[in-house]
Amino acid sequence: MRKSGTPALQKTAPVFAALGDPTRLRLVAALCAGGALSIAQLTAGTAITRQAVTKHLEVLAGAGLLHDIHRGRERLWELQPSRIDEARRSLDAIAAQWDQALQRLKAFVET
Amino acid sequence: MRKSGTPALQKTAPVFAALGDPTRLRLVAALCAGGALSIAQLTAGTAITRQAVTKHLEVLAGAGLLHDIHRGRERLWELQPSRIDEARRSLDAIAAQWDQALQRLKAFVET
DNA sequence: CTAATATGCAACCTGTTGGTTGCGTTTTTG
DNA sequence: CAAAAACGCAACCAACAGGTTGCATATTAG
Repeated sequence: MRKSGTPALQKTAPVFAALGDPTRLRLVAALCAGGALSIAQLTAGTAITRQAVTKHLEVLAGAGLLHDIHRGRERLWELQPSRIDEARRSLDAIAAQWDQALQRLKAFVET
Repeated sequence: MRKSGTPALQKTAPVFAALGDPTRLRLVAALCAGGALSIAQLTAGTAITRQAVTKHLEVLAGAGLLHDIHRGRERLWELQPSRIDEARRSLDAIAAQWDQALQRLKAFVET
């Protein structure tokens, strides 16, 4: 007997917001493929400034999707496993809710 | 043999952006549970204006997540099944990518 | 030590967002 | 028909987002 129906779903908004930008999505993709990369490396291909990239990285970190590691004069960024797994579950939860709605809609239409 | 690696992933940014707002997430949740609702109904609980709600609904519609139906003097909104399913698959794709990254990270750590 | 790397910090700028108010229009309801 | 309900449209606003430039700082390579 699900009490609330739409419980902690609200907390996922920041994660979606963080992923809701093409540049940020590219950074995430790069980190998925590249492991831990420095700001300079992540800036390499892009047409934007290093400072802009830094801002994006901090937005992603703010949503708990990344974390940084200082090594020498460079600052490496990598995916935050635990948080990512958590975000994934949120996405699944939403998808499940959507599936329910979908079924109801289809059942309604096909009647 | 996935040719690009991060292909149409970029196209999902608008969807994430649309979901990246608490108010919008609430609207989606309400429509998941309530089927087709009018603007007035969707505005009911919220502290914001009807016009504000309308804007949010149009943002969601712009991302292809909703669509509207005019009935009499009211305008009903409901989830867009096909698009939602599509969005779900995008989310799964990202999650899969993340899982890969996760495994690599874990394998690296546990060595 | 000195030059080159890799960043950090802060000010600044412009376009977008989330919201509002005010008023006109279309349907219903009595 | 007149009042009420449910909207649409447009102007306007403050705050925020995405980016940039300029300059200072910390590491590393020669």
